[in-house]
Amino acid sequence: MLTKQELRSQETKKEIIKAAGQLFASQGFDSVTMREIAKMAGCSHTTIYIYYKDKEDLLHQLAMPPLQALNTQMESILQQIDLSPEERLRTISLEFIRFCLLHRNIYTTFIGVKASRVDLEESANGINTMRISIFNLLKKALRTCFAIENDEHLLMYSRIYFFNLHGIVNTYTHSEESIVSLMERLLPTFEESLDVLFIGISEKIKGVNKN
Amino acid sequence: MLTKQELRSQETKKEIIKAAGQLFASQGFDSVTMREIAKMAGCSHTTIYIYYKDKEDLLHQLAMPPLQALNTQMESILQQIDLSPEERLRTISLEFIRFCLLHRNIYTTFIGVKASRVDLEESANGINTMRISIFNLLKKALRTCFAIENDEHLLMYSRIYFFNLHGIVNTYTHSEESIVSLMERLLPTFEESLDVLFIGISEKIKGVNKN
Amino acid sequence: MLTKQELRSQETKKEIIKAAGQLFASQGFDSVTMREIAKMAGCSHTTIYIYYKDKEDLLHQLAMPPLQALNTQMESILQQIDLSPEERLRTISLEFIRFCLLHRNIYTTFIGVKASRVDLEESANGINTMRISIFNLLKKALRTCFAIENDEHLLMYSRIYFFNLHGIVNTYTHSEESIVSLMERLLPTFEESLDVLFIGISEKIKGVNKN
Amino acid sequence: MLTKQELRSQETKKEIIKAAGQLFASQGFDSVTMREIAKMAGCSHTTIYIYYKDKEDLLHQLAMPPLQALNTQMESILQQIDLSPEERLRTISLEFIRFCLLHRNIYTTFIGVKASRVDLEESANGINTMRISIFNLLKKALRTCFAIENDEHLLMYSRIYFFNLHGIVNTYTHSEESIVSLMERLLPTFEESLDVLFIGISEKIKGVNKN
DNA sequence: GATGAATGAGCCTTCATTCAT
DNA sequence: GATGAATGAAGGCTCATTCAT
Repeated sequence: MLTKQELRSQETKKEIIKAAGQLFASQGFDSVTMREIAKMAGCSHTTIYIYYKDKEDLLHQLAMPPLQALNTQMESILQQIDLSPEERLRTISLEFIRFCLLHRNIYTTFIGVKASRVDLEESANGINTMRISIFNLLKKALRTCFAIENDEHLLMYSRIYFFNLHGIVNTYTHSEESIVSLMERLLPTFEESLDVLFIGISEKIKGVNKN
Repeated sequence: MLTKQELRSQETKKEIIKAAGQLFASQGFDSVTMREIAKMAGCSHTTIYIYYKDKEDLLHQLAMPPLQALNTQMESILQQIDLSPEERLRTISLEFIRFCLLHRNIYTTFIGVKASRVDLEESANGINTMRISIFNLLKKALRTCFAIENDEHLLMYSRIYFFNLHGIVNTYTHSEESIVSLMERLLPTFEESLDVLFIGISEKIKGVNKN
Repeated sequence: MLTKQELRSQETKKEIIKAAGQLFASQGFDSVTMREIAKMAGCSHTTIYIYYKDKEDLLHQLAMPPLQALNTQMESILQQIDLSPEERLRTISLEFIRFCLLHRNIYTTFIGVKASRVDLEESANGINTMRISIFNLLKKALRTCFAIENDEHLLMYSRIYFFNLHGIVNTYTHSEESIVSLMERLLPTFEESLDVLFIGISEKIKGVNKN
Repeated sequence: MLTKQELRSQETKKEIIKAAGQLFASQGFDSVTMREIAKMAGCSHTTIYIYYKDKEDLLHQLAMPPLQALNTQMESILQQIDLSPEERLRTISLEFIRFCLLHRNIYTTFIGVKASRVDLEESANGINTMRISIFNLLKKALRTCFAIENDEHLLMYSRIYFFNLHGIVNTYTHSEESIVSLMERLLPTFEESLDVLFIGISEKIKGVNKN
C-alpha cells in the first residue's frame, strides 16, 4: 500500500506530465518552457527534474504508452475474423482517428510529419518505430479490403486513403473540444467520409481492373 | 525613377525576405535566427530592422502576397464559364494544392490550422481574413459542382473534401522535394484522389436525394 | 555505553566523512555534490545535514584532526634529544611530506597556499591557526639545525627550504598513487633532495659566515 | 587606422580577458561566473560571447600566448653559446619563475599539476603540449649543466630541481604583490635558492661518480 | 534518526532587439 | 542607408539546502 507521501508524489508526477501534454499540444514542444510546465503543474521547475530526466523525456513519456496501446488495439482488430475486411478497415480507421484526436497533443509532435528531427532522434527512435508499425497495419488492412495486388496501385490508394485520415486529424488537432463531444458531433461525418472513400476507391479499382 | 542607391536598397530588402522565406521553410519560424537570415541575405542583422519591424513582420510580408495571388487566381478560375463546374472545382483544388506545396513554409505557419496563436494574432489578422476568403471560394465551387442545396449536407461534404486537401498538403508539407518534382511525381495521385472524392460524393448524394 | 542505534548512527557519520574525504580528494571540493557523498556513504543526502552543518563543515571536520595529529607528532619529534638537530629536521621534514601526501585532499584545500578564501574564512580559522603552528615548528627546527642567528638569513634559508617541501608535495598532490607506494618509490628521491639542501645550505652559510 | 568604435571594441575585449584572468586567478576557473567577469569588465555578460566563444575559450586565450612566448624565450636562451651551461640553466630557471609569477592566474590553472581535466581536454590540448615542451627544455638544460649521463640520476636530480621551482612558484602564486615588486624583493632569495641547488647537486654528483 | 519531496538561487548560453556611429 | 557594439530577457539545467513525514 502506498503511503500518503508516495501518493502525493505520484500526483505531482502526473500533474507534470499532464501539464506538459497540454502545453506541448497548444504551443508546440519548443515554445513551451520548463517553468511554464512547472507553473501549470503547481510545482517548482526543479521538481520536474526529479521525475523526468529532461524536457525531451517528458515528450517521450508522453508519447510511448498511448502509441503502444493504439498499436496493440489495431493489431487485435485486424485479427477479428468475424468482421469483414471492410469492417476491419473501417474500424481501425475510426480507432486511429479517435486515438489521434484523443491525443491531439502528441499527434502534433509525433505522428505529424516532420516527426524525426535530428536532435530528438534518440528518444524519438522508439516512437518512430511505433509510428511506422501503425502505418503498416493500416496499409495491410487496405490491401486486404480492396484486394489490391498491384503494388503501385496499393501505394496510390493508400496515399489517397491516408490523405483523408491525416486531413481529418489535422483539421481537429487544435480544437479545444473534448474527444467525447468531438466524436459525437463528427462521427457521422467521419463515417460518411470513409463511405465516400470506399465507394470512390472501389469504383476506380473496378475501372482499372477492366482495362 | 530610382537612383542607384535606391535600387541597391530594394535589392537588399528582397534578399532579406528571400532568405527569410527559405530559412523559415527549411527550419521553421522559431528555429531561424535573425543573424542567420542576415548572413544568407548578405547583410548585417541590424539591417533587417531597417526594412522590417521585427521577425514576425518578415513572416507577415512573406505570407500576404502569395495568399492574395492565390485568392485572385481562384476567383478568376471560378469565373471561367467555358469550364464545367466539375472542371472548375478540380482546377482550383489542384491550384490550391500546388500553391500550398509551393509555399510549404508559409502554409505550415498560416494556413495550417493552428494559425491563430495568441502572440501572433496581430499580424495574422490580414492573413486570417485571406484564409477565410480562400476557403469560401472552395466551398462555393463545391456547392455549384455537386448542386447541394441542403446546408447541412454542404457542410458535411465540404468537410470531407477539405479533409482530403488538408491531408495532401500536410503530408508533403515537410518534404524537401522541389515543387516541380513533387507535382510531377504526384499529380496523378492527386488527380486520382479527386476522382475518388468526386465519385464517392456523387454516389452518396444520389443516394441521399433518393431517400 | 552506546546503544545499538547509537552505534549505527556513529557508523553513518563516519561513512559520510569518509566518503567526503575520498571524493574531495579525487575530484576537488567544488566538483563533489552532496548527493554523490550520500551515495558513496550509503545514505540519503538529507542525512548528511543531521551530522554536519553544511558542505563546508565536512571539509572542516575532515581537516582538523589530521592537522592536530601532525602538529603533535612534530612537536614530539622536536623534543627527542637523542637525535641530532639535523636528524630532527630531516625527520620532521619527511613526516611533513608523508602527512601532506597522505592527506592530499585536505592539503590541496587547506595547507595549499590559497588557503584563505574569503567565503571559507570562517571555518578555516581553526585550520589556519594550525597551519601557522606547523610552519613555525619547521622554522624552529631549521634555526637549530643550521645554527642561524641572523633573522634575515634564517628567513631566506627557511624560504628556500620550504620551496622544496612545497614543491615535493605539490608535485604529487594530484597523483592517484597510494601513499605507501608513493613513499616507497620516492623516498630515496625525497632524502636525496634533503641531502642536496643540507649540503647546499651548509656550504652557503659557511661562506656567509666567513665574510 | 582604427576607428574610435573599433578602439572601444578592442578595449572591451581586453577588459574582459583581463577580468577573466584576475578572477580565474583568485577564485579558480569553476568558481568564477560569466556575470562576475562581465561586471568586473564593465559590460553585460552577453557581451563576452561576442568576443569569446564560451567560458573555456577565455581560459584558452588567456593561456596560450604567454606559454608560447615563454617557450620561445627559453629556446633562444638555450642557444646562446656565449653563456656557460650553468648560466643558461640559471637564466631559464629565473625566466621560468618570472614567467610563472607574472602569469600567476594561468599558472594555477594550467602549469599547475592536475592540468588536464577531462572536460577541458579539447582546448587544453594545445596548452598541454606547450607545457610538456617547456619542461623538456628545462630538463635538457639540466642534463647539459650537470653532465649527467645516467638516466636514472638525471630523473632524480631533475625532480629535485623541479621541486624547488614548483615550490617557489606555488608559494607566491596567490600573492597580490606586483611581479616587479615580487622579483625585486625576492630575486636574491631565488638566486640563493638556485645556488643551494647547484652546490648541493654538484657535491652529490661528485660523490656518486667517485663510487 | 532518517528520508523522499520540493525549492530558490544560480550558471552558461542564446536571441531578438536597440543604440551610436 | 548600413553596421558593429551591446544588452535584457529568457531557457534548460544543477545543486545545496529545507521541510514534512
